[in-house]
Amino acid sequence: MSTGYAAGVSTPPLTRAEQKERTRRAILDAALDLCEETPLAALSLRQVAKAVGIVPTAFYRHFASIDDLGLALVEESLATLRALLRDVRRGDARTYSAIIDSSVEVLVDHVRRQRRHFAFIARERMAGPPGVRDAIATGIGLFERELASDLSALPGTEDWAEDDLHLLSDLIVSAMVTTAERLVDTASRSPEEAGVTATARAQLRMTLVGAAHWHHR
Amino acid sequence: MSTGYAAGVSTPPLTRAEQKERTRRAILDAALDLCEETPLAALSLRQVAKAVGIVPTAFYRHFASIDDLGLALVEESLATLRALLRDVRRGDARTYSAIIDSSVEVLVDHVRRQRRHFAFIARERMAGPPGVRDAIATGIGLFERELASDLSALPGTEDWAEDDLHLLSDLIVSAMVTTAERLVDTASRSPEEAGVTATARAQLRMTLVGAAHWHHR
DNA sequence: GCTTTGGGTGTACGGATGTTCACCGAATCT
DNA sequence: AGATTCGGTGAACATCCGTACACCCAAAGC
Repeated sequence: MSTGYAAGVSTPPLTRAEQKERTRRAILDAALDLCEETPLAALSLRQVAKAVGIVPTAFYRHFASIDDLGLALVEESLATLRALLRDVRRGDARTYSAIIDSSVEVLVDHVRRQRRHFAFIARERMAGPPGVRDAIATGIGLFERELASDLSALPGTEDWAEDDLHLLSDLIVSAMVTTAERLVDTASRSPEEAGVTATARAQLRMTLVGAAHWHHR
Repeated sequence: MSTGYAAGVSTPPLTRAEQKERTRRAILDAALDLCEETPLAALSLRQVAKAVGIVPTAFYRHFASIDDLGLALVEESLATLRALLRDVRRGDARTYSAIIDSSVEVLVDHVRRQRRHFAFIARERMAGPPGVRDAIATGIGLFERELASDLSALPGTEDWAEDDLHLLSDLIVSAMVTTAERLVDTASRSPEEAGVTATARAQLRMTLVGAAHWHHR
């Protein structure tokens, strides 16, 4: 292998920038795969390089260190999280019950299709290096605030205090995080997955029942 | 140092079994400390040995491997969790509101006093080796079932279905896990801690309001 | 009191790790 | 067409890792 991993077999031109991006992606993918079994902090540069099929030193052409790689991974994973929020919002359900159903369905769908990203977030949220942990906390915090603002636009929350809105959105986000953690460890379209989603739906309903009666206690 | 770490300065007899237990504790403590910054999987035997003040090979007199150490740590941490449940149950509060207040107070107290154990559980729950993860999941699952049985003895849940009870207890346990995770990253008696506990109390109340109205929807 | 036991020691090894350095050759620039 | 850029290579290093081995000596057992 003369030009290393990225040597296309015989594909067209293949500019230099494309090549670099391709290798970068391969590194991110390999790291994401390796992170399914090992926390980021226990990942070695040589391990990643070997999985990608490049020599260890080539790694430095793309990232300064494993921690740097971690930051790129968390950024990518948080983009996945933002996509989740976007798709949840996109739902045009009318009733609360329909909103819950579609939101859970969107969550399941995203975890299925981006399992590695969600697994990465779940793992590193508590176990990652400080920079990674902070980034994840910030991302989830943002999610929570966006949800609170969405909730304030829903009928029934017109007269809610800001604090109570955040109480509720934080509760919902926590439940979604827990659900995502469970889905990540669950096979797609398995009975267990169905159980997890059924539980999530019911618990969200129970939470919303609580919210609905929150103000006239 | 002729007899290694455990050489008491000039204390009384100090039997062999005591010595061994003392070193074992020192290893567990050192590992618990190191785990505050590093996931278990990234912990090295030599690192632990150095922190304890023994030679690497001496480690094997107590544990077969780092994973083995991890299992001992998780066992110990789960004992802390059981103690938490015991103390939560011990509360003699009458009203739901008082039960919530005392439960949160007990949680805060336990996290304060056993911060390292809770931090270990929070970290390794998702990032730990399979054996450790399973043990933690089992421990929390047990906690949930015990709580469900406690709830069934409370007034207002006489006619609840088993499934609904677990829905609620699971929701409460998830909230407590989230709260514990936050407390672990919070300084004792800080304003942040007060905020976390206030949020936890309010959210538990909201959840119980939902539960109270759950059956007459 | 002599033997056994066992938690400690120090040395030594083969292998993995992070990082440096000089070099190469094709894509890119002029 | 010639010079430059830059993502790759491969060798070399000092350090850390887990583990095997032989040994030591005080407590425990006879």
